[in-house]
Amino acid sequence: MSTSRPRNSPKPAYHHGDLRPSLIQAATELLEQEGISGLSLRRAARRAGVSHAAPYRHFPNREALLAAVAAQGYARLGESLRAAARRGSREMGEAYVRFALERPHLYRLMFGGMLKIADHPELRQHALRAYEGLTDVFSVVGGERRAETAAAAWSLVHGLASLLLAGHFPRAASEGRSTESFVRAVLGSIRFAVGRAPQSSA
Amino acid sequence: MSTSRPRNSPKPAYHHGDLRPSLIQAATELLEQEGISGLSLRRAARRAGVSHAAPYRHFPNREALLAAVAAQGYARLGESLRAAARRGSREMGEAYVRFALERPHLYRLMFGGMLKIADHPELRQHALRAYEGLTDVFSVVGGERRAETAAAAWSLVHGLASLLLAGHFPRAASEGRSTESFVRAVLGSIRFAVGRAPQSSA
DNA sequence: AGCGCATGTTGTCAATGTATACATCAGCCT
DNA sequence: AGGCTGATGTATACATTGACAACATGCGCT
Repeated sequence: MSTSRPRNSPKPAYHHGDLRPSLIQAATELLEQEGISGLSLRRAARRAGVSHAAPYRHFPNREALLAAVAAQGYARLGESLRAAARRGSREMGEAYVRFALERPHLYRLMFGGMLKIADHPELRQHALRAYEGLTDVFSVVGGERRAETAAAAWSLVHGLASLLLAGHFPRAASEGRSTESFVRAVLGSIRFAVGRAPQSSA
Repeated sequence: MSTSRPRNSPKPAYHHGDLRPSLIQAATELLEQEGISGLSLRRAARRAGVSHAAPYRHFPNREALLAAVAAQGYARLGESLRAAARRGSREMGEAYVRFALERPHLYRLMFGGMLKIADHPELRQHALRAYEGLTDVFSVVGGERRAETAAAAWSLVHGLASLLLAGHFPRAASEGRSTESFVRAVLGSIRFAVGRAPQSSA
């Protein structure tokens, strides 16, 4: 699959013919199977059936390939969120965390800070669109506080997913409790200040 | 400084004499100056004034050196949090984010998911101790909800710091607004459910 | 004094990112 | 038709790196 050529020609053609997407696909598979450190340009090239220098015709460097994979990840995340949004904001938060836990390596690539989104316009594009899925839910909160509330919501779900992935909540799924119920409990311990906020602390 | 020997002997001794901490120090400096990708075992060794294979006497592999640097980072974070805790929980949240923004590379190493804390006992130790600084503030919340509330608080500040570092809030510091005030606004848009929570959504 | 082990060094290897020069091929222009 | 040109892929080369093995050094104990 990953080494297929567009028209399954009997002899391997000199030109692959569909290399860029094939490389992204190969890189995505490598990422899922071996993690970020196992994702090298040369391995992706091998898997796509081309020489190790071929990728440079489509990506200026390794980072650009990673960015392409991450961009695709943001697209998928956005879809998941929009699908869950119909079932309520709480559901969306859980869907966000689930997405991360189901694709740990991809999520790490997207949010591990390895890629600065400012350096990759296409990344910014897809990330923004995914973020919109989150902000839309807070459209009920009129006025200037909407942006901050959405930012807090994103921070909360991203932080929770990230800390869970890194293993910072080792007791999250122990003692007969599922990770899922832990996530629900954590997200449920928060209230967003939709109106004007009193100056209370804690 | 980083290449100094314990007693500044006139001739470079065959044995460094204090290599392990020197390597951690060298690695920390490299990390701050060049980022994670610029932090190699060999460069750290060069900076410490030893041969490229010397570090293997003190660290089984590169990851172990990174873990040692990260562990020191957790220790420093814990101190910052405990110092800020005296001024209130809100102050502590801001101190957390400030710590991350002031040491972007170190923070990325600590929380970027590169190190699985389960693989490095010393890391777990220091991370837990830093986390305690956060949970202590929520000791006012009696009962079973305390753990979830603390987890939510950590998720929130970590998520915010992480997203800011990655550049996901490009407007955070634009239009004459400082990043600091953005952080305050985001953290202020949250209320923790200290008592029993009504089943309200959003 | 001499011995052993922790600590450093030198040498080596395979994998990797990247650069340069060359090969191949499709499509266009005349 | 025929040849040119640019896009795409290949071959080769090089520096850096993590890792390992064999050897050197010298501190501290007996």
